[in-house]
Amino acid sequence: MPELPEVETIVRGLLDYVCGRQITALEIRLPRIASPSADILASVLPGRTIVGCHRRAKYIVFTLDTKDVVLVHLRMTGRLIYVAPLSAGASTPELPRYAHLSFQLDNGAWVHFADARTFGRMTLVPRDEQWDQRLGIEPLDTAFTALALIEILARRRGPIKNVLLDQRLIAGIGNIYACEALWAARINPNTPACELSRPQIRRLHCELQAVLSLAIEMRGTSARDYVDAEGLKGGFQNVLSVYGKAGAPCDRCQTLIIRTVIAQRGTWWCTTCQALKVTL
DNA sequence: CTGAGATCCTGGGGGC
DNA sequence: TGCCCCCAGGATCTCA
Repeated sequence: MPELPEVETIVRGLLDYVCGRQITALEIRLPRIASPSADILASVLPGRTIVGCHRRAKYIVFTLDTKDVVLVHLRMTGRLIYVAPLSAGASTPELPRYAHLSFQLDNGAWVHFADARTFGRMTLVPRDEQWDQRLGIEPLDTAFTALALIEILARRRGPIKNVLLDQRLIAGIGNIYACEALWAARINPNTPACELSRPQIRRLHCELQAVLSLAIEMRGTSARDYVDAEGLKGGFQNVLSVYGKAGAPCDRCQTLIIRTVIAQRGTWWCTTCQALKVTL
């Protein structure tokens, strides 16, 4: 599932290929993945030049020459697939599976938006529209300090796991990195957020940034479907401590990792290292 | 405001 | 081998 590190990896891989390129063609095969509508995308995108590409939360953000913005959210199984221009005489490659929307660049390259489960969306946002107002702070931004996290968690009575997944509070963390950071910080995922001690919150802040930074360095986690824009898998699945590891011994204490459901999500954790009520 | 639950989707894995 | 069932889960909406 593409979370912050996976989206960041995709953007870094795509940046040099798309920036400065004009969109010469657009093919929409599954209209409902286009927002606000396939017709609007089809009338605006062709002829536009992509002048920027960056990440915000789990969104890939393309900026057009008109200052309009195209957002891509991959949800669970979405992929952006870059296909380089054909060399002379080469035969046209097959369309990638589940390529519901594709656009061509002025050098002949294609970018395909493929998604088996069709939860992903491509959205056109008019210039100057504050589309990210509802999104919380970026966890790797310098503004995200331990003090900022303390303020975010104060008065939140729900489980810390839920708070970490709430994009309106902190943007970009998904199930994998929430589980991993909580294990690294030795915090029980059920702990009411407002009951965490200052030292626990400082640890969580530190481990969130460490886990996300390392995951970016390792080009993301390919737990199931994720690959980057060039089809390469990430490396972080090889160093996961708890996510998806029910029954495996904890790296720290050998207690068997368990899986429970919190916030309607599978949650993996160590009942010894992450015992409730332990405050340090 | 906060929190909880339903909803959207379908490939793939497990069980028989 | 084949079929059925259920799981994976991010954002958004509704409701208490």
